[in-house]
Amino acid sequence: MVGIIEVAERAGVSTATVSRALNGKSHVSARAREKVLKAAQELGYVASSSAYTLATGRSKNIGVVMPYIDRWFFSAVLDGAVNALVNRGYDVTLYSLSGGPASRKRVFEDLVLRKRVDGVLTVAVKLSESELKRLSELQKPIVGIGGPIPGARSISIDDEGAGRLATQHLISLGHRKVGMISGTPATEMDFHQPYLRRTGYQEALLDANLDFDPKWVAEADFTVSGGYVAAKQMLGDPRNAPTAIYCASDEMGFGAIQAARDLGLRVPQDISVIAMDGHPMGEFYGLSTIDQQTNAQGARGAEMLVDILEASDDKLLNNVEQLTTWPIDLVVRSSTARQATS
Amino acid sequence: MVGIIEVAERAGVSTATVSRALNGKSHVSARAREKVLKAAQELGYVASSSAYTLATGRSKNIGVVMPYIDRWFFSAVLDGAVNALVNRGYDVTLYSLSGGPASRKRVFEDLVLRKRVDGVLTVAVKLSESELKRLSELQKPIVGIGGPIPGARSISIDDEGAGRLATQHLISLGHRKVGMISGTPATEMDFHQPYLRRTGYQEALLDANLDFDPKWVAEADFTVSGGYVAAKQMLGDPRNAPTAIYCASDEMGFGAIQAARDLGLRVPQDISVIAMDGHPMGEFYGLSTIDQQTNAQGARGAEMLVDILEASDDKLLNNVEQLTTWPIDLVVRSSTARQATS
DNA sequence: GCAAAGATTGTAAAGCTTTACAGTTTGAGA
DNA sequence: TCTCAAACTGTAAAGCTTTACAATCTTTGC
Repeated sequence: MVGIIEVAERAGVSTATVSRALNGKSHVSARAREKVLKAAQELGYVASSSAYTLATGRSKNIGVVMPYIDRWFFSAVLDGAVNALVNRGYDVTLYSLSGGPASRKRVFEDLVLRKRVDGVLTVAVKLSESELKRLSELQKPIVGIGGPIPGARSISIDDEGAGRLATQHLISLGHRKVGMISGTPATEMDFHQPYLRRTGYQEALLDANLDFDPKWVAEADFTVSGGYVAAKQMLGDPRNAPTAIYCASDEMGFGAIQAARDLGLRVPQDISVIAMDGHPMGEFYGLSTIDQQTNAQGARGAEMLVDILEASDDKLLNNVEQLTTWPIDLVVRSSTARQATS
Repeated sequence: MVGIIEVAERAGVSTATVSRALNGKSHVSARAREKVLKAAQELGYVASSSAYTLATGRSKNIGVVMPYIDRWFFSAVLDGAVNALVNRGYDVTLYSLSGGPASRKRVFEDLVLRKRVDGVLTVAVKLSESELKRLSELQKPIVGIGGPIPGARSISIDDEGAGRLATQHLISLGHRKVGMISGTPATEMDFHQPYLRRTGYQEALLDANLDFDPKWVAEADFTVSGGYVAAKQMLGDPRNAPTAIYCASDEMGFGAIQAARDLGLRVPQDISVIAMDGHPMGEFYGLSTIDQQTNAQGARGAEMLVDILEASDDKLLNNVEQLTTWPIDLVVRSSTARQATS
């Protein structure tokens, strides 16, 4: 195995000079630098990352912690983060929390104590007191996506505002009977997105002085078929069906559209559907939605983390709580329209 | 920072004994082991992974290399692999190849030379000669998912057989005019899955002595809307439309079903659609498919890799080329039916 | 009770890099 | 030509663990 010593010998300099030259530090003459670069190139030398980490205390590796990997939202955030980080020269080590609390504990112990990562990016994960304490004791910066994190930077959309905006869109189209398909308690993530979205929905109804019928709020599990079942139930009642529905996720929106069709209702002529997230299949199904640019959120979170890491220590201490509210876009497609005058 | 020395002092033994006790090695008395465990627990000690790696040459870290992260197939494989690996005590570092050839080169240099990973799991990635050479020089085992890898173990479904099976299913239902929506050249992955699936389709037609009309093969980009456009074109021709379609991905199948409906064709009464992969939304849309258990493939690939790593060196040398053909399941749902007698 | 084998323990080296510090070279100005 | 500062270079320590080898203790068979 070729190490720094071989490179130093070949270049006719000391290992210190090799290290300095390869890391782009100053205090190396142009001639020495060139010789080192040439020798390293010829030998195909790359510094061992474990020795580098041991010597410097930096691993050039970011831990990304998320509750799920194979759900669209999370894989999109991950994709954005990985691409941003590779550009900045960082690796990504992935930790899933789907293994339950024991595995969760192990993740945090390992992550932090073994000095595997320079920083942590969490996605829709609320850290416990002790987890936060551990991380801050060891000076590992954190950036959170999907909700505020005490004492750290984070990015989150205004879920309540999103629920309100979606509902207002429906109201502005003349709808007076507006339903919602929200999450079940089991789908409440760490930051209660489903709850917040529903709160926004109710506020919008209140602001517009509209009736609120508990039958118009259904719970579903964020899947297409969950949305289908809930929507069919709600729309199938001939006595009191809403004319518009807001779904707390695009997948549920797909299901709702299908349910409406199966009931013989035309979308959007008979029933309007709006959902949220910005799922790539939304365009195909013509689903109006609140887009939250998931991929870009991941990229931005990663950038923030690296900025903290590479800032001077002054700034690092400045790593106070700070919540960036991520902008959302109302994307109006063909699933929402003015209510038919009846 | 608490290191092994602090633990040794607290337990009243040497660092060697601490190391042996914590790593479950033999040659440690029960009493010593207990003292060490207690001290480590009290101090919250976890060994530094970089020092561990430097000393042992093992990183307990697997590199997963894939061309995309946010597409369903890949995130499902990844999820399976991450869960399997965490159970075996390995971390996962994720490398995306979507950054182009320069970034690809850097990935492999870093991956291997910096000794970041103990082994590599590739998903639908064909390694070049030199990449393979590099990995084998450094004794880094590889396992590939999605196609054969010379000199290494790999897992792959029989794409040709899958295409044949799907087509035979349609033929067995009495269909005589069977179309296919295949991939565009741009979607040809490293192992030519779209091409192989189409070959299987054509063979099945040949075996059954059925006509093959080039108009019945369309190309699409593996997305829902791509499948929609292709299917609408094919089914819209009143002179010569097929009565059944095989789509090379479930997403395209969703699009095809929608296209049929928009043309006023009933699925499956007027037109049968079968696709493949096993996308979770397939059940909802009632899409018949060839399921390839994506998640389990990722898990199995990871297991194979760890088995190689933890086997004796004898067996490691045994790491010859070996292609595991992954079983596929025909899942018949409501999108395929016997052709209406005309 | 003693010798020998076996189990346990400790010392110190190895693993590879970065970097503080000390030493050397170079060049400019006097 | 000489002095001094600035730029460069090298030596060696530090970073933390594992493990070979040597040393010590325990146990067993006679």
